[in-house]
Parts: sequence; C-alpha cells; structure tokens
Amino acid sequence: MDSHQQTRTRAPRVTAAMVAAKAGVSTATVSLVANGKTQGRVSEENISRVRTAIAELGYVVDSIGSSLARGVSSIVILVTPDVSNPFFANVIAGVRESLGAQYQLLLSVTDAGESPQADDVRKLLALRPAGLLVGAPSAEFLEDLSAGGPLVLLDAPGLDSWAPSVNLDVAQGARELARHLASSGHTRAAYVDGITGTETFKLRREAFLEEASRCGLTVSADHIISTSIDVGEAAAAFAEAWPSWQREGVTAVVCGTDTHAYGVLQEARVEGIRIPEEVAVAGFDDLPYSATSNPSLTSVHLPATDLGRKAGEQLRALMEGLALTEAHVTLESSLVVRGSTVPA
Amino acid sequence: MDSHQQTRTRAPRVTAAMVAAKAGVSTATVSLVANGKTQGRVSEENISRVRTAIAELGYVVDSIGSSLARGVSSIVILVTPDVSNPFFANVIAGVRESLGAQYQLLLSVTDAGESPQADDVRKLLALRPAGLLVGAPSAEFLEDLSAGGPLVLLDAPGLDSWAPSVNLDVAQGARELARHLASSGHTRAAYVDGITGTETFKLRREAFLEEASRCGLTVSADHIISTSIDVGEAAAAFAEAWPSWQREGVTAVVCGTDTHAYGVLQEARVEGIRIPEEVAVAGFDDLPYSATSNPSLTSVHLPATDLGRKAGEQLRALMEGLALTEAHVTLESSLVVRGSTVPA
DNA sequence: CTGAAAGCGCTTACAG
DNA sequence: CTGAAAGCGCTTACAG
Repeated sequence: MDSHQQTRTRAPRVTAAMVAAKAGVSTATVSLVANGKTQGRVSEENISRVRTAIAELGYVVDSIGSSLARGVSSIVILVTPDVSNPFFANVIAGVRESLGAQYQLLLSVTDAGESPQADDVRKLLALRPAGLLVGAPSAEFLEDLSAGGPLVLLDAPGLDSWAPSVNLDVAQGARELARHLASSGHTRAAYVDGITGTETFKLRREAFLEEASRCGLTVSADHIISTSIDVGEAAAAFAEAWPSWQREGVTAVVCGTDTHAYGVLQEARVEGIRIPEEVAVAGFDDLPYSATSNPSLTSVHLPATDLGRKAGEQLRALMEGLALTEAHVTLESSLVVRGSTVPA
Repeated sequence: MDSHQQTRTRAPRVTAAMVAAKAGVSTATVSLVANGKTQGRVSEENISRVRTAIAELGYVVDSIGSSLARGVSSIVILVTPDVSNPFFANVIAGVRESLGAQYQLLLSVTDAGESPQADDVRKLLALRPAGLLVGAPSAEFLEDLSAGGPLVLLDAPGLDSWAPSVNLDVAQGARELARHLASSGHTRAAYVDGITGTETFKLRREAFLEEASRCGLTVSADHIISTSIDVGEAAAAFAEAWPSWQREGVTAVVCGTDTHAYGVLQEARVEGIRIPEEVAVAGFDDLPYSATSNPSLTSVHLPATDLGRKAGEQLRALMEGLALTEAHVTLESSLVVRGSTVPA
C-alpha cells in the first residue's frame, strides 16, 4: 500500500502531437479544433477525426504550453487581505459564479490583515494571470501593480482612479447606524476599529463619526480602539477598555466588523454585562451568524456575494476585450436592527 | 482618467535574455543565478554581474516558461468541496502557513457541496501543479486523479489507501457527544445531516448513532434528515420536521455541522422553542461563532488550522522528494459543552 | 483547407 | 566555469 503511494508515477502526458498523429493531421489543426477556432479553417472531415482522437486519448490542452504561446494564462487571481473573514467566502462564491469555467480562480492571501508587498506582486504577475481582482487594496499595492493587464478592484473606496471598481456604499449604512443609536437615546459611544489600514474601515468609521456628531452622539478620541479581525482579540481589547468607557458614560459600542462585535458580545457574557441594557453593540458585514448570536447582532448589511459577482462580470468583460459600460459600480448597504441595540 | 484605464498596457516583460545581455553572460548563467544553482558552476564575478542586472531591470523568472521547461509549475492546488463553510478559512490559513512562499496556492472550489467531476480534474492537472491537496474527496474523484503527482488528502476517512492523508478523529468527539446527551437524561434524539455524501459526515453520524444506541439514546430512522450546509435550509428543514419529532418524544437534535445547528437555533427562536429546556442542540466543527450564538452551542471541536498546517507540511515533503515518516496522521477531536445542551 | 515553421521564456544536459 | 543548442507544448502568422 505504501509502495502504491511512493511509486505514484505521472501518467504519460497526452500531447497535441499524439492527437495529430492519431488523427493524421498537423498539430496546428489539433490546436484549432481543441480551441474551437475551426470556423472556415478546418474541414468537417478533419474536425471529426480530431475530435475522435481527442476523446480516445483523453487529450486536454496543456495550459502551460498554451499560456506560453498566447502570452497569458487562464488564471484569474483574487487578492484578498483576509480569507479568515467569512465575508470573503461569499465574495469568492460570487466571483466564481460570474467568472465561469474557462478561468481558473487563484486565491492569493497574505497573512491575516497584512497587505501584499511589491515582491508578492511580482510573483503573482509572473503567473501571467488573465486578470486580477484585488480586494480592499492599499494605494501602494496598486502602484506596484501598475504594469498589469485586466484589473478590477473590489471594495476599494477612493481608489477609483486606478482601475474599474466595484464598491460598497458603507457610509450609507454607517450613517443609518449612527441615527439609529442616537434616536435610541444614546449620547456617548465607543468604536472598535479594524487594525488594517484598509479604506473601507476608515470609511465606515468616518461616516459613522460624522453622522454621530451631527445627531448628538459623542465619540471621544480615546474611545476609539482597534484590533485585528479576531473574536478573541476584540474580546480582550474590549475587556481592557470597558471599565473606563463605562465610567465615562459610554452606552454603545460600534465595531468595524461583526467579528469584532462577536468578541464584544463574548466578553460581555463572561463579565455579565447586559446587552443592550448596559451597552448596545453593533457591527458591519451582517455575517450569517449575526442573526443567531446572543443577542442577535445589529449590523450594517454588506452584499458580499453581489460584490464578488459583479466584480467577476466586469473583469470578464475586460478580459474579453470589451469596454465597460460602467467602470465604477457601487452596491448599497443598509442597517439591520436586531437585539443587540434594541431590548427584546 | 477613463483613458488611463482603457489604455492600460502591460509593461514590456523583462526576460532572461535582457538580463543576460546587460550582464554580458548567457541566459544559461542567468537561469543558474536566478535559481540559486550557482554552487561550483558560476564565477563570483558573473554571479554579482547577473545579480546587479536582475536588480536593475527588476527581473523575475517567468513562471510559465519555467514551468514548461521543468515540466511542473509552482502551483499547489487545494480542492475543497465548500469554501462557504468558515471551517475552511482556517484550513486554508494552516496550509498557507506550512507551504511557505515558494508555492502558489490555488484554491479550486466547486459549487456549494458538489463534488468535482472528472472534467474538472483534467483542467486542474493541465495546470501542472507541483502538488495537490484534496479536502473531503469522494472515491470517484480520487479515481480520476490517479495520474497525479504529489498528493495529500485532508479529512478523507476510509480513503487512506489512495494517498498520504491527514484525518480528523471525528468519531471520538461524536461518541463523547452521545454520552453527554444520554447522561443528561435524553432518551430520543434526531439528527440533521449534511446532504453531500462526504465520508466525514457519514463517520460523524455513524459514530454518534452507534454510541447513542449503546447508551440508551434512541435515534429512529425517520428522525434523520439532511440539508445542504446552509443556515436557512437547515432552519426550514427543522421547522418542517419538529412538530412530529416533538410529538414522538425527541428532546435533542444533533447536527452534522455547526452551520446546520445555527439554522436550528434560528428557527427555535422564531418559534419560541426553548433551548435547551425543550430541545437540546449540538453540532460539529466548533466554529468561532459557536461561543457567541444564542444560546452558545455545544459542539465537537475540530482542529481546522492544524489540519491545514499538517497537510501542507506533508505535501511539501512530498514535493521536495522526501519520504514521509508518517503517511497517515490523525488529529483529535473533543466535545465542547455549552449552553445549547445544558441549562444555564 | 492544410501543414511546416517560428516563437513564447525558460532549464538542462552537453561540449568545450 | 561558460555558452550554444535542444526541448518543454502550444499557437499563429504564413505560404501553399
């Protein structure tokens, strides 16, 4: 059994030359048939001979050879800053859906929350991707990327000048959230931010803070903290900050992501802090679990699947050489109010 | 600005020939230096000339050309049946961690819960991956894959004869769960299974059922249902089944994944069914959210990150031509008891 | 409609 | 230590 494993040998590769020999044609003809470019260039006779040979030998065009000849591969690279955030699972599903089967999706992820570096970019580009999808990028990253081909940005507010983009209007939901809290009677709130400097986090925070101050909800500078996107870290950070926040009259905590909010909920449970009576909690993303958390979590809903789907569509158009009718698309966000901000 | 986007041109590719010309050497020498194979084959003089030229031109070995010449790419493909399950985010993180920077991780996902087909396999193999990591595969899939090179299976119970593997001992946790419920006084339970025919689901179910019957916890055949791994679908399935289950004395519901369990929790809340008083609920996976759900969820903890990390290590050894000291590794699972099965 | 040939960028015996 | 050359598998003008 072990020898079965150790001696795994690659089956002899079936090449276009083998198909050509079997069908009695040239490799040029095999290539034409395999790629469906026979229109007025290959006789019916030869088409069927080649098809038969392909089927019998189980031939598949080698993508390495093909990529080298064409100058581009069939790989689409999706660069995301953080796969561990379940938000991305939905983005990925959307991308796959719209990209179709002819492109291979390569997920490139950096370590949790870190932005990819210039060196990573080069390695990605060395794969000769057919297209690039970049989520929540930094401006430097885009600078490094400047040499690329088809490129679509996802969730890249303020970076529209670099490339076509699909964005989320997080500000709208953030403002709704501020108004919701203010109208629920809160006058002092704290903010738990993501630690990565991604634009969307900044936008969420700034839109919230601006609208908050407009409606009489105060968030003082030392009531803003940040942690990585991790339940445990958020819990710890909240644990440390809460005593003084409470002393200083904070009655609402807004988190940059639902994951941060789960940490706050967890710590609150451990410490016996009542939610929403003692402190209201809200997040961004509206992850699937926010409906079942304890209590259920008020959150700004972001359409992750749509984001991925639309970005895939745009990229596909670009890769096919089409002009985009709309280079910049914005998807709406909206507040979902649940038990963490409203007493049952 | 739009024209900036439309006219994006690929920067002229820097080739080994350009580096060679600049350094005054042959491309063979450039290749040797770029790949660090200079040991006793290139003079110090030439090494530094080439290094300088590489740095000045920003040369990166083209992975397509390189792959074609070597016969294998630097891509590692991770085939997973379902990215939307957050469990995989951790598996992926573990794989990335142990695989290192020299391999590119390509995530290949099929549509939710569907097994990849023979045709998909061929497309994957056409990329000439350096290695393959296959999660929760079916036997047919492995059959199709038989031609491959380095391969490690993840979470593939019962398929050890195909390739080296890293498995989870889910049975152990499943038995613990059965004993926990029986000792809490339950005598009738129902089971909500995953709809995909993956071995791990079968193993979870069978180990649970076996131990349950051993300790006097009855699970009749018509109290076993299955849905896809989706909160909403699980909720709907539970909603439909619960009235008769309740009538027939069921007081505990065990779910094949935590995601299924979230659906049950959600429906229970909607219907005002008290948990754990009226019905106890438990799952498998121990996702991060299970600690904060309402109520918190009793679950069989599975070490996702370790699974990915260990599988990456094994594959790496294989790709480097090393023999594995242990071809089959099993990681332990354990029950985490929380509020969904024990009254506060 | 068809095939011989060049070329994509690189690696690796091989001869020197 | 070095470079000319063959070859990886495919695609695409090009000549017929």
